Amino acid sequence: MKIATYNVNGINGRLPVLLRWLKESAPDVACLQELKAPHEKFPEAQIRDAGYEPIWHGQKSWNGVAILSRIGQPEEINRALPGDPEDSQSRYIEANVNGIRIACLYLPNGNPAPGPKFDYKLGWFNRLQLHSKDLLNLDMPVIMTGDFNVMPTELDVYKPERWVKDALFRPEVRAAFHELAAQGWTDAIRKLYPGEVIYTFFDYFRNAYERNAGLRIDHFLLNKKLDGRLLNGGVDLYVRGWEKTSDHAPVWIELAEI
DNA sequence: ATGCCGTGGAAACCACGA
Repeated sequence: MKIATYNVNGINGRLPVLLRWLKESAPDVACLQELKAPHEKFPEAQIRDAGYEPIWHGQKSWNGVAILSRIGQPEEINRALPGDPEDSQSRYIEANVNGIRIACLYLPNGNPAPGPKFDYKLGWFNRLQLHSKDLLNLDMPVIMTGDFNVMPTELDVYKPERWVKDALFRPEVRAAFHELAAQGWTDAIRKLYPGEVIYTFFDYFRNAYERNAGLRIDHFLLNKKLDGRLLNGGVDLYVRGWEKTSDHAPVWIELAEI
C-alpha cells in the first residue's frame, strides 16, 4: 500500500501536474494540501476519471485539504482539527481508508514570528498534540501526514543558521514537533534515511531546486502498529523539476499488507 | 538578507505562502 502527501499549491492551477504525477507515481492514497479552491471548485470529475475517490474540505483562496483513494472510498471521520470551533481555516481532514486511520493536515506557516500568525500556529500545534493522543488510543494503524511547516532538525534545512528566527524553525516549533513525535509516533522518512539530507520543499526563486536549497517540512508520522510494516519511502523530486509545478515535491511511503 | 516567484481573487493590485 503506497500512501503519498503532496502540497499542490492550488489544485486547479496544478491539475495537469497532479494528474500526471498520480499516473506516474500511482499512490493508493494521496493526501493533498493547499487546494486553494472552495468546495464547489474541486475538480472532482477529473480526479474520479483518474481512478480516485476523493473527500475534501475546500476554502476560497487559501488552505484546503483532500484525501484521494483508489482502494475504496475514504470514510470521513473529521473535517476539522478538534479543539476550536472558531477556527475557520480548512487545514485538516481525517478518514478511515482500507483499515488505516489517515489524518491529512496543513499546519499553519506562522510567519511573521512573533505575532498573531505565530500564536495561531502554536495554538494549532497544541490542538494537534491533544488530538493525536486520542488517535494513539485507537486500536488500529494510524498515519498523520501532510505539510507540517516544521523542519525537525538542522539536517532538514539547507542553511540552518538563516532559519533560526523563522516560524518554521524556531526552537518552540521544533520542540512542539519533537513533543508530538515523543507521544509514540515514528517519523517514517527519517527512520528510513537516518542522517541523510532529504528535502521536500524548494522555493520558486533563487533557483532553489537547482541548488538543492531545500527544506524537509512534509512528513509521515506513524503509530506503533505500523512500525513493522514500513517497507520503503521517498520524495518524488523529479516532479519539482516539471513546468508549472508546486514548490513542494510529493512524498510517499509503502506499507506491507497485513 | 531579501517574497526576487506563483496562485487566487478582485481589480489591473493585493494577500499570502515558507
